[in-house]
Amino acid sequence: MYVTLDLACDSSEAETPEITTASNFRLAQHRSFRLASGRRLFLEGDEAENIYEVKSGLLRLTRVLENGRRQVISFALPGDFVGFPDNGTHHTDCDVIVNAKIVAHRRAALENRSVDPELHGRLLQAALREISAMQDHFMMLSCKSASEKLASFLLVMADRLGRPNGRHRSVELAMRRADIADFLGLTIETVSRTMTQLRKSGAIRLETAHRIVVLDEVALRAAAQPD
Amino acid sequence: MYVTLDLACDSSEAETPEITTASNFRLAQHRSFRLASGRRLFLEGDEAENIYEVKSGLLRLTRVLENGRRQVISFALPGDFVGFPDNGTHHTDCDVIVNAKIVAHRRAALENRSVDPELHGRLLQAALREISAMQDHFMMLSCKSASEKLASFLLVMADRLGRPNGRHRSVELAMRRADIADFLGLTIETVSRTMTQLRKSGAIRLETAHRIVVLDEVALRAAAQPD
DNA sequence: CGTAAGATTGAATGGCCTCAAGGACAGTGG
DNA sequence: CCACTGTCCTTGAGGCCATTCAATCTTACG
Repeated sequence: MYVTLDLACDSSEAETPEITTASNFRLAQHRSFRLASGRRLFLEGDEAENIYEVKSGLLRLTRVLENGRRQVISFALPGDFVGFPDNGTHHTDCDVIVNAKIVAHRRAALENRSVDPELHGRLLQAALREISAMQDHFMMLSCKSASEKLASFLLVMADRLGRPNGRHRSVELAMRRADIADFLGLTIETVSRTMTQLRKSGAIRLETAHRIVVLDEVALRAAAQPD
Repeated sequence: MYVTLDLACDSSEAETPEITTASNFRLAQHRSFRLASGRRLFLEGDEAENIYEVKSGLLRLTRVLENGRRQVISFALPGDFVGFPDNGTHHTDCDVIVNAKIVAHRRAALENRSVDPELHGRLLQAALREISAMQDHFMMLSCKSASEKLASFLLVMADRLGRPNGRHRSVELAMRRADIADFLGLTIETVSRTMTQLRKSGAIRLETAHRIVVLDEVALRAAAQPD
């Protein structure tokens, strides 16, 4: 049914198996590699052989409905884990948006503590954090208006990967408008319109379509809150 | 800030500590009790001392936004676990809708495998199933119309707690319309209107406002699918 | 029987979507 | 260097679905 990509093959263009951490002696369950923008890490339905730790870059987790309607479940940033299985299979597609450095951990590390107790603990905490983050996302999806959604999204992204830019902070939103729309449960047109609305209000500035400068964080926070 | 309810005190009206499973000898980390409809199991922000296993009844997990807008994260049925912590605290409110029999497990059983390896594994699988179930819920919330949402909901509930009723299956939806609405990201009015719409189409019948008979499962399935 | 809470139904508004066109930008080849 | 092309983003106009506001009906229970 589904084609499971072979890691060794898939990362052919930039394979750099960096087994660097001195603390890890079990080579077989710790594989680092790079994956270029546009490549796919796994598909919904794939057998979950690994859980992946994002070291750099940006990944996107999506699910599609039969008719093509799509939901972006989450964006994975450095420090995040992706690929938590259920019944041994992946339940989302995972694509690379920005060239990523990824560490593959064997699934057994999650299910069997003895493989690597320290990693097992980290995976467990990551899974619990994931549950909590998804609950936040629920509030976003069904309790907030379009402008509240986008403002909240910009704040979270600015917080997680914003960088100083003059007296302000700017954030590179590498994903497409369509990704943001499907993440927030909106259309690209509404995302675009809301973005200009926030721009015209003076809360943000768009250096490019993807580089956003937060001019007035207070105003942005106000826009993110109900009322 | 938050008032943490004392279990021993809270279940005063029907406390029945049933330590029944022969396989479990560590009394301290296995406490069974009953909790009546309307009672609260824990609140958002409470320190997560326990994880709870639902043996019977119906629980509701909710989160509220500052201004009062509410989201029902999930309904917990027998066999479900509730109260997965993040950073050691609960991130939802948990209320009893139908008198419930509950088993409290110490949080340590989740974080420390050695406490009870068998339970640890079950908790882990439950957490992974939870992540997957929440992803389903995402699709529901942002990809489906009101009638698709309600039809999907009825199918899931009929599947999980439906009982034979003549030639059909009926299901007791003990929760209020407001709960269903906040679960699906709709208003009570829309839930009500959509319910009558499904009734008039012949897909379901309402014995009472809460007891639904699935007359035409094929039609209900069709209504749940996009297109 | 009376009251209150919940559920249903109706009418009108509005926020977001759909459909459609135009603009910005990068890559390509002449 | 500059059309050419494709992809993505923005903007506009109109329509629809779900909401809001409000009234009525039903149910539970003292």
